[in-house]
Amino acid sequence: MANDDYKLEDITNEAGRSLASNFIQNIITEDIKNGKNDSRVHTRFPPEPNGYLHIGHAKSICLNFGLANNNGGICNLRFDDTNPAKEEIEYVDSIQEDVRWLGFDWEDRLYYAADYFDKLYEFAIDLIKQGDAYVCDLSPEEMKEFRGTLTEAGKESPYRNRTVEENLDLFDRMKNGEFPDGARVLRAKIDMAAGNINLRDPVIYRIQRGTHHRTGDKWLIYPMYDYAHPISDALEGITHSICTMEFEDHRPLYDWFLDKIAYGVEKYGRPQQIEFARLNLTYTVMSKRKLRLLVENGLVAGWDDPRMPTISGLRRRGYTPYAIRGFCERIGVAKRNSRVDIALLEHCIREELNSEATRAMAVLNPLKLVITNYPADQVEWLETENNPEKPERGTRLIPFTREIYIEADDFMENPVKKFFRLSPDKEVRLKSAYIIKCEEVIRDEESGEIIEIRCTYDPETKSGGPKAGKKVKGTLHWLSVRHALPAELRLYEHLFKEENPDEDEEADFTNMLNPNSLMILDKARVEPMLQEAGKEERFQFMRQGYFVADLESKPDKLVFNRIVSLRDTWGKLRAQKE
RNA sequence: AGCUGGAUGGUGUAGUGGUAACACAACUGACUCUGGAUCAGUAUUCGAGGGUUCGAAUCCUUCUCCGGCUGCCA
Repeated sequence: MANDDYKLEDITNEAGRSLASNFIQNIITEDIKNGKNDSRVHTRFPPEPNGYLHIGHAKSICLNFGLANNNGGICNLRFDDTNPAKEEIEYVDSIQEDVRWLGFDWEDRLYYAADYFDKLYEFAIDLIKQGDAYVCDLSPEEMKEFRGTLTEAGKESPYRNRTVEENLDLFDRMKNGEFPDGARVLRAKIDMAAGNINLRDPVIYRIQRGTHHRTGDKWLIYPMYDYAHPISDALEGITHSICTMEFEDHRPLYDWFLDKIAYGVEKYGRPQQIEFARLNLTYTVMSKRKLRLLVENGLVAGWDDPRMPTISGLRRRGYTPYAIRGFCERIGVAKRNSRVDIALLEHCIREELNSEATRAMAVLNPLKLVITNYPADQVEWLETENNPEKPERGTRLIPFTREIYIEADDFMENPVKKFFRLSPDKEVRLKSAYIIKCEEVIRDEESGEIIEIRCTYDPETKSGGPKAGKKVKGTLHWLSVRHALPAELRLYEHLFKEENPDEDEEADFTNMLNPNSLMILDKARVEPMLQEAGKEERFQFMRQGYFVADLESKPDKLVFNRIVSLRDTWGKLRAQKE
């Protein structure tokens, strides 16, 4: 697939705007109408560089960049790197790669919360001077105790009423490394009796030694998210600060800091935090913690294991940016928690690949078939369409000989009703070739296993030939034995066997892993054209599914990942019978 | 319990006082040299009660249910 953007207009109108409507767009429409922030729209995607991005992040990325794009605005990429203990440059790089791969461009607006450490520090001093912040010596345990509970008010810290001078002095000494990690913190002085626990004098600076990926060893104190985020937004001129629902309770704090800090509303405008529900998908987990556990315990091959819902995993699986963007468009945005059927994601890639992917013959479980009345040494190069959805993509030639492979599943000695494939005395068409009739079944003498099928063919029934119009029930894909190439095929299914692995948080979710999530077929054969398959090139293996050449695939060791199977009504029927 | 958010077909979203829509999924049927694709069709619904109104998914009210919040994480 040369260009992943070729159909972008499909989901947008003539003005290049998304047709999708959601409550955030409604807010923005209203804000523009009212001239809020001079009718600017400026969003940001603010990942913490402490892990790989997943499809849930893609939702946020599409939302933030999409909203900006659809409203004549811009979107920043900002790393929320206020905790040197957790953050790494490796993640900074992978995140940029993934956002770019998805098709979004932050131009020159790549920022880091660390860029604002100096300003954040100065604002903190202002807060102290205003009597809005104080240095607190309570230990973490004491602080927890003083915080109160969900139903009981907290108690004020005995350090709450220190003088401005003392606070200034102590904060300065915190910065200079005079105290050990965790010895003191700077807290906002708000309300220890607030029903919203986030307002009970939250910590805004902690002492934490550790080398920061951006600022090195310059700082010994680091700002907390709640403090750094609204100010970072404000300094970048963000107008709509979109985050997930769990930050809802933090919004009053977000607003409190903006109210207290003289960042210059007239210059930058005033950002507004808006929360939406994060994405959940059936048959998978989305929390970074759980994904990390899968990787670290070797339950998957890595962050880019094709079964992972990570962007890198989906990429290796063969998903396209277009399909992922289309998915994010279709799932919508709302505030209620929900779980999207992974079938919708699969639909998005099938739909794209149905119209785009070149068709190819591949036999997953080969069964030898000999056409007894076909000349032994003859090779016919038969013409077949590259993509029936796109006749302009032309045709190619595939070799036909006396000995071919068919799919083992396409033969049934005692066919059940509605089995339209090959069985004794039955006729079937070989795609782009001839109609054949099954005459004999050869078994292994010892095991009794079917090892070969013998058929005859009717030369007149060749595709395009005089009797080509003859009706038969089924059409099979096939491969000339002499020409077929061995290939390793990796068949993937859902990572979990449970629809909702998060349902019971007490349960060990690793027990719910689907034992069949990866099946490796090493006896598969593919048609000669696939020798040239480039990395990440996608194909439809006819009657089977969509496959992509894996990163590890080489001409002498072909490897394909199944992106998604074709819809399989026969499989469904068969499952019902059982 | 304190604060806070949510509830529209199986799933996800739209609808913002004027006969409830779109997508996916499911099921029928047609067509097919991919049991793919395509085409045609089917089903079920505004969490519950009360009120306002000529008219309510939309407004008011009571209730029920589900979620988030007690890191010096983000």
